[in-house]
Amino acid sequence: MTMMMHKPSGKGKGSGAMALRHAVLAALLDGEYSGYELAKAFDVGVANFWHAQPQQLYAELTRLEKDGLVTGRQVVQETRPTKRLFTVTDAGLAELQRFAAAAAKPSFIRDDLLVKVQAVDRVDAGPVIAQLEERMAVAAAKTDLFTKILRHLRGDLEEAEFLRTGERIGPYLTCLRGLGFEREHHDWCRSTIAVLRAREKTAGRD
Amino acid sequence: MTMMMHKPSGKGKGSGAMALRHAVLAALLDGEYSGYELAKAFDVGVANFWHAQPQQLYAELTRLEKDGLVTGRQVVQETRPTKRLFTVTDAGLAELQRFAAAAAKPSFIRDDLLVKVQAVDRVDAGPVIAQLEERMAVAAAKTDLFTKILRHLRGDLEEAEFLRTGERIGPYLTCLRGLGFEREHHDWCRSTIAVLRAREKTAGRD
DNA sequence: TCATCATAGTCATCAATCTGACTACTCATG
DNA sequence: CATGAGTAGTCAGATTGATGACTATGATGA
Repeated sequence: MTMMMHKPSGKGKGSGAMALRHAVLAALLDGEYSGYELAKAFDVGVANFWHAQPQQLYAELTRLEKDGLVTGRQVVQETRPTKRLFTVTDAGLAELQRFAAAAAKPSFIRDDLLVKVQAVDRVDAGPVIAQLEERMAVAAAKTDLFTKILRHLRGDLEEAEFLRTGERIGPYLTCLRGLGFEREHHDWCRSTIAVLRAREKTAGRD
Repeated sequence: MTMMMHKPSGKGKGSGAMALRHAVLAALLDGEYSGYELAKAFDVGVANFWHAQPQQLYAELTRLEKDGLVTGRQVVQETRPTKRLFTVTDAGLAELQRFAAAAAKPSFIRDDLLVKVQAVDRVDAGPVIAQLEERMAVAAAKTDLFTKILRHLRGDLEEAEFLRTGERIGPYLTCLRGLGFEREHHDWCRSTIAVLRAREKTAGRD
């Protein structure tokens, strides 16, 4: 029976998930960016919800322009190399709208360091503790950075007031998520280090 | 000059990151699992730090066995299909040790839903709110699940006591991270929904 | 002056992950 | 006795993401 055999997956490649694509579109809502500038944005604010290498961004911007979702505008500079600034088009906004309305796949942590902690009873705890400390420092730095970004985004207003009346709160809300994540991460690192340290001292005994 | 040209990247494929591989090894430390059982474990406990489809696990287990990092043991069952149970070998443990000592790459959130929230000022907020609600419910369910898993892992002991003297605390520590993550995620969803709802009511006014 | 950094970007390729479609057997349910 | 759910696993392929190597130029600094 089996009504169909070797049907070559009629899904098409223009409609599916295409992860980076929407992250770039969303980041580009804040203004005109060149690939280079966008790469830097992806290292600070946007990093709360996505991360990508510059090369990926350049490639994605090219594809987005080809599909008419962004437009590029050449800017010749005297002292620096010529750059191309990109803006989201109406089609791009429509695509983003479509994406926002579609079901999101569940999120999950995916972290090398957690894999190491999972195995910490059976491998040397020393290096794991060292990496937890490094991670804790990074998380502390990010917490500071996000706090500053939030302050900058809301300007003079108090948070509650800004969230009620601000014009662009999307970046603020995602940054809040980033802040919460880093704080939680930092706390977990601290208490995990404490646990592992305490056990190292009593190793051999018992 | 440029000392070297088109050198074909002497990195080799046996030594690099190979992400899934170590997650599987770490998960397999808890005992013998078949691919099928491991797939279920990856949907509950292990999901705190990694996620994978069953097909990926089968493929990875095959590779791991080929590389001598796990051994498979065929178990013929009367009533069910024959399965293969896998255990980590000494070489596997050594590999895990090597991995645990190597530098971890920084972790980051990568979440469709955050992309949507980033764009929420420019697209219809309705569907985004609906997805935040769904996500909040999932997070609440996971919080419950992790709380139960933690209780089960520590048995009769209190947490502090278990963390001091327990034999296998790796899974407990990663589960704590998962719990913190889900709680934080849940809270963020709740307050984000509240902000967006309040703004929807006053939309048009002002 | 020579080296390095910052800007701005391209190309090619590899590795990792995800998806859909299969096989095969048993058990319970209607 | 057909239907569907659960157990156990395989195969092929497409999509996504990450990496290394490269080209240019102007400014900064030892």
